[in-house]
Amino acid sequence: MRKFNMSYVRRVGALEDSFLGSGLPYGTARILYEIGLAAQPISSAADPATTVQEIRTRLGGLDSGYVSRMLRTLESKGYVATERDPADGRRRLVRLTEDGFKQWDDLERRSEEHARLLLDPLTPRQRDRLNEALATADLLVRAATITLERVDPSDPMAQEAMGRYFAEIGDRFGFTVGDEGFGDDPTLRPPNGAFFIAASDGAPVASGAVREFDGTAEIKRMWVDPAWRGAGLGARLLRHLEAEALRLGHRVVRLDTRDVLSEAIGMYERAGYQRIDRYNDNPHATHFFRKELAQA
Amino acid sequence: MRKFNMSYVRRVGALEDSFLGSGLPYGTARILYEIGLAAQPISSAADPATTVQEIRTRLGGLDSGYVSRMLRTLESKGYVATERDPADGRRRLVRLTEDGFKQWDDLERRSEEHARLLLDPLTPRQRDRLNEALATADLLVRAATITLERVDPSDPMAQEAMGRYFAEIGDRFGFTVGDEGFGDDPTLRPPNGAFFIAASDGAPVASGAVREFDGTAEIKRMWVDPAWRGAGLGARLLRHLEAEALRLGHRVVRLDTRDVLSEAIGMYERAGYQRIDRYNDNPHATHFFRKELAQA
DNA sequence: TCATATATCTGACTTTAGTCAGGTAACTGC
DNA sequence: GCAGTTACCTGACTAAAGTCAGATATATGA
Repeated sequence: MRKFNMSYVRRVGALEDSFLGSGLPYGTARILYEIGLAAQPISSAADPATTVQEIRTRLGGLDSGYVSRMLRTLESKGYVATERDPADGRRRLVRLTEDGFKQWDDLERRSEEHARLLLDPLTPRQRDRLNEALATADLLVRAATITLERVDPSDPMAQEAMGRYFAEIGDRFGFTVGDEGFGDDPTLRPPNGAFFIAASDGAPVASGAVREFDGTAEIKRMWVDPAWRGAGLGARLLRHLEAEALRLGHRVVRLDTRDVLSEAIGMYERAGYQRIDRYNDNPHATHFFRKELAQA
Repeated sequence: MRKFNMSYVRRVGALEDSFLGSGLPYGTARILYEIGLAAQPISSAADPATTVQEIRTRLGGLDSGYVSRMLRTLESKGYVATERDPADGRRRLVRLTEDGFKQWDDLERRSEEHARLLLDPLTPRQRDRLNEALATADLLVRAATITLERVDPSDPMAQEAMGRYFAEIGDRFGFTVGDEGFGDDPTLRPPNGAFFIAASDGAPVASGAVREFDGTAEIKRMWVDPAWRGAGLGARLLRHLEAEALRLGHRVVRLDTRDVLSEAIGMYERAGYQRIDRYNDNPHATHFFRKELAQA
């Protein structure tokens, strides 16, 4: 890995330096790029404007003054426009101007061109192999750098995760859950419960919670972003939740799920969960599991 | 690829920032590392000392003043020692001191540790997949960034390549070639010939030449570093040599090789070469080939 | 032997990248 | 409605990274 870093950065990293070539220093170009990305209709939420904060967290917690200054630069060059967020006057909405989009496309084009040039000497087969290798490496590195954090269930990230969780359940099972129905379950908070979020680049990609139920621990709200399934994230989260259950003083964990979620059921079984009889009155659940935790 | 760069650098690139953690700024640490690398008995030529120039080219053509200053810093910290090169008084030999080696090992250790930490959340199987993917990507990127250049046969790189070529032939076929026997073949020079070197990180990894022989073009000195075989480098070099033959006004290329070199023979056949009768009196050759070049 | 080229060094300079310590206006919870 | 937070901004600062224009000593070719 280290070897790869050295050699890759020396070759291709220098390439990304041409990230500039646009007359913009690297940091500034990065911000421009990030603003443009947010406007791209890739994710479901394709709002052409972002907040300053969003940019900061997506770029890994840059200093607010630093970002502010760079935004000022971009603004003075006419690449971005800012305005007060009507929803919260402290925030500023940032969006690319027409010129900014031109710059953004330019960055893309230049970068594309550079990649093409680099790959030119390779045969098509080699190129395919390289792309595949990079895609694999990317997924795994992303998976490895996911952070697991306990948050309050009312935290915006938690809300987003639960929103998607319920939306998906609704989609798959043909019912809708009231928008506000999951907002504030106090059992998922300390001292007797906990809610965890797995985040990548500041966006939630998985969630899960433990709470007390009927004298044992119960796992709730297990959800993994569809794009991230199969990366071992669920199992990792599960281990984390079990450790938390142990910490909360429980020796037994139970959970319910639904027959249609066969991947989840497989995961629970692989993790040592045993099928048991119905232990609650959840109308959506069809399968019930239980596991005895080993002492740490 | 661009996607990978963005995401990888954001995660792991920041990792390599800890390349410092040693109190040395990144640039300086890079130089220390490079000097240490040169001393490592990885390559056949494991001279504990390098020249300033070597460092500069290996790091991609840094400014000489910049490097000089960093060397001064390293020297003042007691990590490197320099001396006049007895072979050429303009040059300076640079080597790590004992303390310098300690620092170098520290960098290695720290970097290793960091990689371990990063990979920790992955399952062993995932880790293996990642390593494999990175190794593949590394090889291909290296292959893609090789430079093909015409040099004079007396150029040190050319000399090194031919030296290894003859050494290998000698090894494999049980005879030795006089050290000075290949030094100066004027037929491999313009106007009627050309010698090409494929280099990676300033080290020759493949060589090949065209010359005129008996009214047609002849390819000579085809050699690919054993570590690089199978990466399509030979075929690429061959295409290049054919283009050069064409440029020199030839329509036909011939070459000889030896039965034991089955990979080479396969490559020539795949490239459209046809077996012909002996056309010269090279005692080491057993196979003879010919190809008619298409107009560009 | 002399003109020219090469390898390195020194000094003066610029641009990036980033940190830190406040400041201001807007929101939030009690 | 007010204390405390939050989101963003400004100014002052630093260190790193790199560029450029000579200077110096050594080698090389005619």
